[in-house]
Amino acid sequence: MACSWSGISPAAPGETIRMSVVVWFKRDLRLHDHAALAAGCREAQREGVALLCLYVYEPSIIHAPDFDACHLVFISQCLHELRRNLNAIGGRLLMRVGEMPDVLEHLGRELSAAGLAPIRSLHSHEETGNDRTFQRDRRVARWCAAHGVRWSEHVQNGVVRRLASRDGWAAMWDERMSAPIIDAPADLAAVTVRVLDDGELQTPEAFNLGPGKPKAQPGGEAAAHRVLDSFLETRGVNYQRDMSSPVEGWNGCSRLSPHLAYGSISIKVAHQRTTERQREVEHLALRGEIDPRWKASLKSFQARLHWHCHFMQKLESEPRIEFGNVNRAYDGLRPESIDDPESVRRFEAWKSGRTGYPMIDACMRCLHATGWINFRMRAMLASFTSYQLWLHWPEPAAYLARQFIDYEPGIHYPQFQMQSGVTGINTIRIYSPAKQARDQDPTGAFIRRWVPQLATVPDDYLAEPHLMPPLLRQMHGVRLAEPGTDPCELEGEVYPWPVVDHQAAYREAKEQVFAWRSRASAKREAVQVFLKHGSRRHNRRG
DNA sequence: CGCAAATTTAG
DNA sequence: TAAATTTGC
Repeated sequence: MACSWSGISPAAPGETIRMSVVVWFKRDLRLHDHAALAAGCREAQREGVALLCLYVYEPSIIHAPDFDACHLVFISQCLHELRRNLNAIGGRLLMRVGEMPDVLEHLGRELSAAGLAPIRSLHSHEETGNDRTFQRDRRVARWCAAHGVRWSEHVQNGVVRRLASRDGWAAMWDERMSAPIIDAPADLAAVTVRVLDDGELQTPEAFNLGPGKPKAQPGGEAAAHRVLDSFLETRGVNYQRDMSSPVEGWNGCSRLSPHLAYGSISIKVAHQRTTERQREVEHLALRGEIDPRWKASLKSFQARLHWHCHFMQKLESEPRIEFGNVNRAYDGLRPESIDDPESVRRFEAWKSGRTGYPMIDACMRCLHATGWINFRMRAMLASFTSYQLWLHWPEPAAYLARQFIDYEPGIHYPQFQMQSGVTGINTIRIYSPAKQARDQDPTGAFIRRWVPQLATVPDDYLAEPHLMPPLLRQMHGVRLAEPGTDPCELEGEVYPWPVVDHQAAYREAKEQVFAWRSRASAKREAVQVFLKHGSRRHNRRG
């Protein structure tokens, strides 16, 4: 097969048009186990046409309220490596900036200017994104229909399109996860076009986004495999215990989440590699040659890979979860928008890590710097803004989406709603920040690291420094703000007074939520919510 | 009926 | 959120 494509010209009358195949990378920034790429390669080789690998930086998605510079940095790191890996096998990666339909339109012109044939098909993965990507996909579908381009969307995880019922979903997940791993393409030289412009990797500045995070986890397919390997070989031994702790979790959690979110590794590969390791562990355990904690830890990790798709399925099946309560009977429980001065004061304090609750503030400041915190602490942050601060979830959820480097829309919104008690099918959990501090950070290492204003507070008072008698504060050089001071007006060394009183807010929130929960409409609606989204793995109802 | 407003839906 | 569909006058 010819390596140069300059010989292919637009079809003469009566001749079949030989057109190009586009593989559109979205949240699947890898070469291994990539169904869309494999299908695109197969088609290009079979038909003897060009293969174009494409990534598009889309301003309308980048400027959405849930998007942050840290996401863009991670994406560009993945693309940097993807481009290198494609180059190594004779392929290339085209990068463009613009709205997808415009880019396709322009790409068509680029192809024709180079004397090449137009686009005949588009391959991508099935995406469960936010509303912006959903609407974008609809526009792309319309564009494809209007231009006679066939768009194939390929399955890449356990999320099922047009799912009729949750019954049997778990079995479908198992089946998908045990499908064969798809090899990375070996040689793309024969189907690669060289005349088009590569385009460039983008930085946050190009979109006026401000800098990424100083201690962000790095992206890329190699990094993803290193992280998985080290977790399965060594780091994961205490997973079951470490995952609750913001300190131990840093190393003891898998840290695969941003890679799963941007697809620098597939969940199927993660699952199958874990299964292999489980077999190995079983084997070694017979001879007493392995730490017995591995067994439960790996099982626990597998369960979380399952839950990953379980939550994404909720948003896939009911996209309005991004905007409104899953259980409509809870509409009006909290004020719809954060506009009164007291709510604004609370929201600002929470966002900036200045609530006066050390564990909340340490977690938020850790997120500001790293983009990661363990699951339990995320639940605590969502619970605190919902119950103690009594703020409706959408704006806080968008804020945390920007702080999480591993932001996955399908997990984020259902989780956040669950933590704010508006699903009706889950137990109400109101975390006490002081109890979490004492349980999860008994030495105070985490709080002292992220809240230096409290570095000199004695252990006994670290969870609730406002309880320190003034004399003791003076002795230890701890500067606390006076009650009622706006936390956002404080100088750097002064730690805020609690923005709300935990006990009073806790009592009030609990009373409110249970009052709404006992309403007949909430119960009736909850049954429907369970039928649509509830897990069928345990305690099947009815 | 025709139209606008309100409500529901959708990968 | 935007588009499609139903409701209300």
